Amino acid sequence: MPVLKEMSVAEITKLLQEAGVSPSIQRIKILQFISVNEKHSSVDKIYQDLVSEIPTLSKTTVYNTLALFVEKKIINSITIDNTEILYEQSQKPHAHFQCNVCNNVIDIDLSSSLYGIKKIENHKVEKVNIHLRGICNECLKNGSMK
Amino acid sequence: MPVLKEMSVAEITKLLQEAGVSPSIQRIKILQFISVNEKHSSVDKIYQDLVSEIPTLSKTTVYNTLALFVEKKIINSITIDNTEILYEQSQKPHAHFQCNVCNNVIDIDLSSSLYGIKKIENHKVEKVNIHLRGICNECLKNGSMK
DNA sequence: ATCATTGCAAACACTTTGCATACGC
DNA sequence: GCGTATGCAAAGTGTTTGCAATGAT
Repeated sequence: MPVLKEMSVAEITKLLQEAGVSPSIQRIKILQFISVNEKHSSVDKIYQDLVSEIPTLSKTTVYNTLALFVEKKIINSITIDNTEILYEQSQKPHAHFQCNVCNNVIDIDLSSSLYGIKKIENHKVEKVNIHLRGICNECLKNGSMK
Repeated sequence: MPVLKEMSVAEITKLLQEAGVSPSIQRIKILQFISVNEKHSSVDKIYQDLVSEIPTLSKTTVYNTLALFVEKKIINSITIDNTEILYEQSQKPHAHFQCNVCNNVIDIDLSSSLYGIKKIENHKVEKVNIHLRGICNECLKNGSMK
């Protein structure tokens, strides 16, 4: 799991090949953008930045490439609240556990040092969001692995 | 911050009035659904459940009502990964801090008990997602409060 | 009569799909 | 030449907006 930090084209090419991904110019540039320019990259940022260099680039390719990279474990997707879909009652902060099999969301009580935290590394914390994924108790018992 | 647990229509009505929200039948039913039927409710679940009872109900009203409830702090919105927008390099798990002012996402290193956790309350943990929101260091200094 | 609430229809933003074209060994 | 990669256009999904109809006081 190499850390991508201002890697050269040669290094990125090698990394892609080792992951079993053929190193097209689109793939190299997209991975380079993520590793060098932006630690947190959106599809649109990547597209807007690279389309001047590769005028025929399409967003479809960006989507395809990112999905491929996630599948090959070259990058992770992270969840930041974009459009909000789920709602719950006001209650004390807690973690949400979502099962990969049944998709149910289960509240998890935690007494982590995160809770009630007001300040971290000089940033003012207003909301803590913790989201766990995995396989829930019930589904483990049923042996219904995805 | 009352906990809504199988509240009666009368209790919900009172709660809405205390929050300065006039208690229409739509609002009562939506809040009742969240409090009684579903701890984690999506717009669609709410709509599908209530449209049989209130045939003229529209999704717009569900959206409007939920936004109003969040604004009035009657409910919280929670973030579960829906469509993935941001991507980052593979690296050790960490928390993400997103600033309410500049929207930048900043990595937060934490040595919480959550990290490296493999099992919690008998659920198998495959992915830990922690998302903090607030105002970042830089924006606090600039005094550019939203 | 007035003001708030509702809800249809259209617009929107983001993502995925279908398929034809282009590329690389 | 054949299999893979790319990318346009269209469709799909979830949410928001504009505005007219309805409801309450």
